Amino acid sequence: MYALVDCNNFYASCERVFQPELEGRPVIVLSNNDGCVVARSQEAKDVGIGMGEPLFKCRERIRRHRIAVRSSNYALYEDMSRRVVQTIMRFIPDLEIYSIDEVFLDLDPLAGRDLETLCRTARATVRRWTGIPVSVGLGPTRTLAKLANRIAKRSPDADGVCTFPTDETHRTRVLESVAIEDVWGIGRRWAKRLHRIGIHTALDMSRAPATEIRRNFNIVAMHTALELRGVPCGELETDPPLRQTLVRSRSFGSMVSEWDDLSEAIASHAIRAAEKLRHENARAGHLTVFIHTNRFRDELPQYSGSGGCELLPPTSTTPVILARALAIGRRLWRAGFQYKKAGVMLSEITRGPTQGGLFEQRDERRDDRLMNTMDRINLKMGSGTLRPAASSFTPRRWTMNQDHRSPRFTTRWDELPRTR
DNA sequence: TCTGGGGTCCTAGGACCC
DNA sequence: TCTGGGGTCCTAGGACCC
Repeated sequence: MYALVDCNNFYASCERVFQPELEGRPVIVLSNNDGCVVARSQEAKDVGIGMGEPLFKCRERIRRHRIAVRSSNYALYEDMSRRVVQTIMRFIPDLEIYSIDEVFLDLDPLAGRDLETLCRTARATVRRWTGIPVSVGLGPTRTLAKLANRIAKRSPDADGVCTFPTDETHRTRVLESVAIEDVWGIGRRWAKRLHRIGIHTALDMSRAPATEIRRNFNIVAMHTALELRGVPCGELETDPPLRQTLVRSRSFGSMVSEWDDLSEAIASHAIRAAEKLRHENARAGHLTVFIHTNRFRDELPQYSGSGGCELLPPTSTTPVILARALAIGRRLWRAGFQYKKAGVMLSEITRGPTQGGLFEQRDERRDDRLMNTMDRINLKMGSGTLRPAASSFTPRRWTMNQDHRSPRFTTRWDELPRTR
């Protein structure tokens, strides 16, 4: 038996925890650069604000419905997410962190207990300790736990927790009521193709012959079909595997043309990517840099380029990654274009002992000590206190717009919430 | 004027090996 | 007329997820 705990309207709920005046009001949270809507409170959904909608297309509705607008505040959301997980762990320790606002729980070690009651207790405790409302769905597979979670969210009788029904009639009725495009793992493209072969609901999918799904789609879709039938495919990942890629990229606040500006953006991404890599105690064996112009401005000349290099030996040393990233970026840059975005990707990520480079001259242990010292100073004195001068120290054209960010209530001493 | 960022997995096809 | 069998590795592209 699995459970899925999903935070309701997570980013909007985080904003409300420390700004209770937002309670009952429609709230939306924007993507980086204040471009699109990425989270909505229930009230905002009710007045028709769509997921992913560009901000400039909903200005009028924002004014009309007095919608509260916030820039994304990941320092806050990540910290709140961590608190939610810690709380759940007190009740159900075997869990997989699936995303910033979802965890899967393995309930088998708790067999014999009243699982739904346990989940209700966990849910109430999360609300009390963190202020975040969550919904819980229980089921024999992760796909069915996801479905049960949907019901937990929508049906008032469920009161936030729902177990996928076991009796045949009820089970059939539920599966029949779920459109195929609402099943976890079925996106728009596949839904279209499934409709064409007569599969319209979760029930249809659960009854389709697995071999046919395998032949027409792939093994992932077949697993979905089996899971809808109650056959689990795949285990929970309770200790997370090493990531494969680490990307840092941003659209610019406004477009830039000059290499001096572009290089600062690339530098800042390289620095932050290396920092994150060290935080995870890992090294990367490959580096990719990419830049591109504004794809929405088709009247402007378009260009995009990417290039990479091996990092041998694998490294997390900022000066190494930074110098390589800038060298690649300089080769990619062409005069006469207005760039909108740049990014850095680290891959071939490893942990533990690494194969050294035969001709490598650097003293890696010295590098590690230096990075360690820099990270400790930044942890103590604040992120970015000590950093390479290649990134800028003042806002520039390329730095992102964030006009509505709330204080980082839980991670900055100078932004702690105050009573009024 | 204004349009996000960060991930994973699978498959097909080509190059290459013995 | 008929042209082996069994592999690996890499890449690009296409899905999907939050």
